[in-house]
Amino acid sequence: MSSQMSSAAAKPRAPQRERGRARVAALLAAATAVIAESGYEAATMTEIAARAGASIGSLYQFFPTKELIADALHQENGEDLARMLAGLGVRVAGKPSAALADALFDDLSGFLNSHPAFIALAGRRNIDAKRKKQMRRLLRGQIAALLAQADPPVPAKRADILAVIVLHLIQTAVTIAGEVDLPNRAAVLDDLRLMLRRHMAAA
Amino acid sequence: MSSQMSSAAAKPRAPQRERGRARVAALLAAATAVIAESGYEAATMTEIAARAGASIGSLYQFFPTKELIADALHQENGEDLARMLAGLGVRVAGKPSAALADALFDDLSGFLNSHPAFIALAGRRNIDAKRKKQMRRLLRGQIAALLAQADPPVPAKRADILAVIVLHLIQTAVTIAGEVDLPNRAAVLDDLRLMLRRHMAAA
Amino acid sequence: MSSQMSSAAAKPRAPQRERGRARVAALLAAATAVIAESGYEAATMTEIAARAGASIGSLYQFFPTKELIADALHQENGEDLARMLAGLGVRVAGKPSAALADALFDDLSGFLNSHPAFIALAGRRNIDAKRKKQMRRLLRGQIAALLAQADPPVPAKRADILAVIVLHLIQTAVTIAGEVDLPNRAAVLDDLRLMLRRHMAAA
Amino acid sequence: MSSQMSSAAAKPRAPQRERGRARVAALLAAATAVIAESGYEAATMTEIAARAGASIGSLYQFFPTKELIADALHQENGEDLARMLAGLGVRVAGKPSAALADALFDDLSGFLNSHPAFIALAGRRNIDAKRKKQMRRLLRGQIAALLAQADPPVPAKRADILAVIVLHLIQTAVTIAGEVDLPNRAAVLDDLRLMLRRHMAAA
DNA sequence: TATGAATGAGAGTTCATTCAT
DNA sequence: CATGAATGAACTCTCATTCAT
Repeated sequence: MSSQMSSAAAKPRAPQRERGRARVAALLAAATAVIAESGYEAATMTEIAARAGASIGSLYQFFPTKELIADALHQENGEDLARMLAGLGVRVAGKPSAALADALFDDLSGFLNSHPAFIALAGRRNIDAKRKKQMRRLLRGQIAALLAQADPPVPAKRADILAVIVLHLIQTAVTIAGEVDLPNRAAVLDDLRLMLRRHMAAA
Repeated sequence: MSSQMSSAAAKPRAPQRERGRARVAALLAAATAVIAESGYEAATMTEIAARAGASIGSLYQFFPTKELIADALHQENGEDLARMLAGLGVRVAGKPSAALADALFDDLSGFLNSHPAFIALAGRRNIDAKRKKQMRRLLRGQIAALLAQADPPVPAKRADILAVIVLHLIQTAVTIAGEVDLPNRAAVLDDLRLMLRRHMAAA
Repeated sequence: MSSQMSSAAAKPRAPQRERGRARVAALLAAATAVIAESGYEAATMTEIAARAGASIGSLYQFFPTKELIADALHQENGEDLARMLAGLGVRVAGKPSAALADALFDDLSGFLNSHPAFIALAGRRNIDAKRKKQMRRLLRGQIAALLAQADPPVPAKRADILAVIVLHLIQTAVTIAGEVDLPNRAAVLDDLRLMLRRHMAAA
Repeated sequence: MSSQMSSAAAKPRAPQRERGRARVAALLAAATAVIAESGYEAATMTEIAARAGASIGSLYQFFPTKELIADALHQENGEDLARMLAGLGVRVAGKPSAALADALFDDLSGFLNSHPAFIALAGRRNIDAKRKKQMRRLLRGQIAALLAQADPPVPAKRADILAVIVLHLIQTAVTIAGEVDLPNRAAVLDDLRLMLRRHMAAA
């Protein structure tokens, strides 16, 4: 035998002791680094284990599949993001849309920078569609909720639309931020933020 | 012999007979399809050859490396795009920025739809950085030139910035267009176009 | 991922368990047999693995390249040879050159017979030149040292020259020994040994 | 290629045969070069054809197999060698063995230098054993004949033995001549020749 | 006959995954 | 649980040889 096909219901085994939890953390951190550097496809289980100071067998004890590591990372990142957005909601509730736009732009950019594997994971083909869809819906919902609390509040329908745009625009911003050979990178990023603010502030 | 050599300088062999030219075209078409479906990494040479109705040896006769077929495709797509932008330039010269924005949005979207491997290729890691940089610079230049011919003309500095944004925004649009599970997809796309037009029309 | 990288610096992975050590030994033995039979180029990794009763993956776990297995074998053989010459040095120190010539002739022939891949490996093109040079220098040094201890001692300069000749002559002898169709093989080998003894005994 | 138009109406077929012979010569020359550089195994038919300025199809028209090219080259080289030895026989007949030894050493060395693929071909595994055996027997016979004509003549039995030794020794000499990293190469070669002369001159 | 395209078996190598200790 | 060895399908690439024009 070999290869894929790992019988349907595999799940990452929950670590039961303190040491296990630390190991899982180390493995996820290593996976983040490797995937950020090389992308999901090029990342190898061996490299991840090595980077975490674990053996390949140990890695498979916690994540029986490469998929599962990606899923776990994606999930974890998604939760961090949701938490971040919740905090942001508290801070900007009742402020005008323009201020909200700026805050979203900054905080989302910061998030993506501190979670460097997120884009690779979110954009990955073959990803478990259901989970992905669910997370996207959740995030869009949170952002739309933020918009609904702005002053003046954005109507629900428009908020839904803007949420999608915000999400993609921030991703674009991070991509651009990574393009080292762009001479006017900073100016472009400023303009991008301006575009978003303008659009969100418009009736 | 055996193995490799990383001889850096390999080039696609140009076909010299009619039959060869047809083969190369079929191979490029197959590569486009496969890469569009699975991405560069997951695309296999075997699949490309099979899809083109060619043997693996035939594929390697013209494209001695997987890299090279990607490069050739990227190059070809880039040239198509440049041609398309040139044509667009003729049509929209002297029109206001808003009209230009719409035209760019439509034509670029159309282009990406008819060249479904372009995004995968342009975003590919490990791509020959020099060639990529060159192509991007060229495209940005063409779009900036379009903006400079608008009425009123966009100043050079701002045109350079907007060119980058346009390019990324259209890519975003195509991505969104592909997200089948988005309920309000059409509305989002309309809003995206509106955002661009608004931003480009602004002083 | 895929493909190669020519990362120049790969090394054989050292086994850490008893089982691994046994595997490596079996693999080296199999490689010796296959290379002796077919030469380095014609020897295939698949055949080596099969002959060792291992899977191809197992072979690559310890020897990530075909080169590396050849290098390891060459190295191991070289060490055996050095050990053998050291032992011979103890036995023949102080004896006349003629006796030394005979001893060298016999022992080196015996060594090559018991290390049937050595000639194929030593003569291989593309071999890591540095390592090869080093080993040759070492062996020449050892033989020259033997000659310097003969009675009467061979002067250093002449010893260096003779060392080279001895090495090549023994290789010739083994080649001749392998030429089954030579009717007077035994007589030729005797004459070869005589030639060497005569030459070494000459002032 | 290109036209040329040289075919005089008188002998339409002559230029074609002429051309064919030239092509064969070019192909063999190219094969010599490639095999000398890379050895028989690593030499590729494509490279040989290219080096000869011919197409791969043309190469196969004259040499339907890689084997056959090697055989033809081997054969041709063997004939050159036989011719050379015949000429040498005329020059040295009646001279003492020592002089003969020197002449053999020099001329054979010269021959191998001017036929750089000969050693690779003669030492090749899998070679057509029959033809090889035949050629060796022939060469040994010629050398033995030379020895029989020396003054004093070498007895037949000893001549047969010496012939084998001479052949191998010269091969060794050429090998040593190619070892660029040997500091005392020249001295070694002189000593090798001295050894042969001494041995041949001995009763 | 010359040319260049076509073919495919087979080689080296990778890597997710499983097993035994 | 940890560790490291074992496995083999799949991949990229090569090259002698054959085919079609």
